[in-house]
Amino acid sequence: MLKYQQTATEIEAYIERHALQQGDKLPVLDQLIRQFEVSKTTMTKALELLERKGIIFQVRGSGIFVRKTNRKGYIELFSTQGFKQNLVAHDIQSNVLSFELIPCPETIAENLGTTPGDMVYFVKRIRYIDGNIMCLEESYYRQAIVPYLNREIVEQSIFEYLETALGLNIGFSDMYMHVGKLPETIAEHLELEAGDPALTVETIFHLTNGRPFDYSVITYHYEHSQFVVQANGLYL
Amino acid sequence: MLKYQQTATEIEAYIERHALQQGDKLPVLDQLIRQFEVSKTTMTKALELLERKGIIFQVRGSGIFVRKTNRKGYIELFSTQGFKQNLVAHDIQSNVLSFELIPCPETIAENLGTTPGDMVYFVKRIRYIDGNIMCLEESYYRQAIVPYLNREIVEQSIFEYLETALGLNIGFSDMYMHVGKLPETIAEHLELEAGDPALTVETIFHLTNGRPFDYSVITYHYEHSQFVVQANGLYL
DNA sequence: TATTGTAATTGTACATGTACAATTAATCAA
DNA sequence: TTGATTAATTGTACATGTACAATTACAATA
Repeated sequence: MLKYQQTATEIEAYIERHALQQGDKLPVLDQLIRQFEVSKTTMTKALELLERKGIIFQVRGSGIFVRKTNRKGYIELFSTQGFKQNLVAHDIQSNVLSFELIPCPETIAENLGTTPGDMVYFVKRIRYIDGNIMCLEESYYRQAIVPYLNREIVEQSIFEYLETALGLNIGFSDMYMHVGKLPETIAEHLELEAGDPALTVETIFHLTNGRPFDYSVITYHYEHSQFVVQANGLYL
Repeated sequence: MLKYQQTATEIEAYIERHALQQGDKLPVLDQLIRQFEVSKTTMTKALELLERKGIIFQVRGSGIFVRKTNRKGYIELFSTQGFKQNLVAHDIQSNVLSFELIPCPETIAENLGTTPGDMVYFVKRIRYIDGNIMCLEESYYRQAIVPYLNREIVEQSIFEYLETALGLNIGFSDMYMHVGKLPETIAEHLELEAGDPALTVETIFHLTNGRPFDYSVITYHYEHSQFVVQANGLYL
């Protein structure tokens, strides 16, 4: 683990240990540098990381403060590593409906930047959050990048396996979201009625080297899913 | 404008000028440094900024590459500065339904971190994208921070006014999203039926100094809005 | 009391330099 | 030709140091 990541983790622990709340002030930069025995660059990068994660915010001339969202039970949508919940870890379970190795359909191939017919693992599963149906997920993994998957892995966390066992470096993702009415075929999986509202999120996941390896379509159960996003301003 | 921001802008222009496409390689770091005549730190920060904006991605040992989303017509949800579209600017219009200065309701006060009764500007407007109804927006601005607003400003871009005319520094925001069925009262504004699906996004906007100044609830028209998010991985 | 000016505090921008890790290309061995 | 090894390329981590801008606190002034 990199030093600035390690430092960030330690600062998180510090915040937790001292039970700091929204708006509370951390020690000043110089003090943090001395306290955690790192260089200014490293501390600055650690703080920047925490800022991007929505843990703190920095105010020039004033100090470094704790930033916390006060609402519970919201899912963090944009942590590239699957589902990560707001502080409290929820219980995530999966029910695998389909698992097969197939030639890539044309529309999927476009999104994965490959040719139709290239072999892909297709995974279809229902995901539960604290015992409730959260979403239906349909994913396609390029076998050229993910050489092996099995039903056992797919029942657990796929991304965990990709990172830990296969050593893949997951980089960035493009997500496309829209809201619509549930078709009958999907509604029955979510135990909802056709025509009920639903959020659909298509995501194309890339490795750090830019190669797309996973295309997934997730349809969320509107009663059992709500999301929080902590955004940081970008200049124009 | 800061040097690294300026540099980032120039690199964007470079990409545009050379019509670089998804996956195309930029000059190597050293070359960029010489070409744009900045230090390594500045160039690194500029590139990091472009990476966060989803314009490029960097691969150690390999190079710097252009990252582009290929789908058009999607709204970028998370550019703190109101609505910014994917490359092509859309035509955004507003129809102001209400505009008044009122004592802050209790539930709003909680979100704005103020006391009930504190004066706030309440703005309710329909927003159109390319002539279609995009959403209904209800916003509350703390008068303590936004001393003056008028109907004319509210018909245009409020954030533009806050930044340019008032010189406010908009920092970060917390967004809460959920999907549900439209109630009759909102449906009629969007020219939809009660029970139709809708995405609702509550956002609390903060200044760079951490003070919340705007609480807004936006309900999107499900047929005229779809979103793109370019996410970058965060470590665990 | 209110306001203005000023100095201390504190984080950010930026430069320079060293070391290193991941990738890619070239080389060599089988 | 294939596979392993090596070397060159290229971006990232990290250290140190200077200058500066935004904030805050406090003193001076009206």
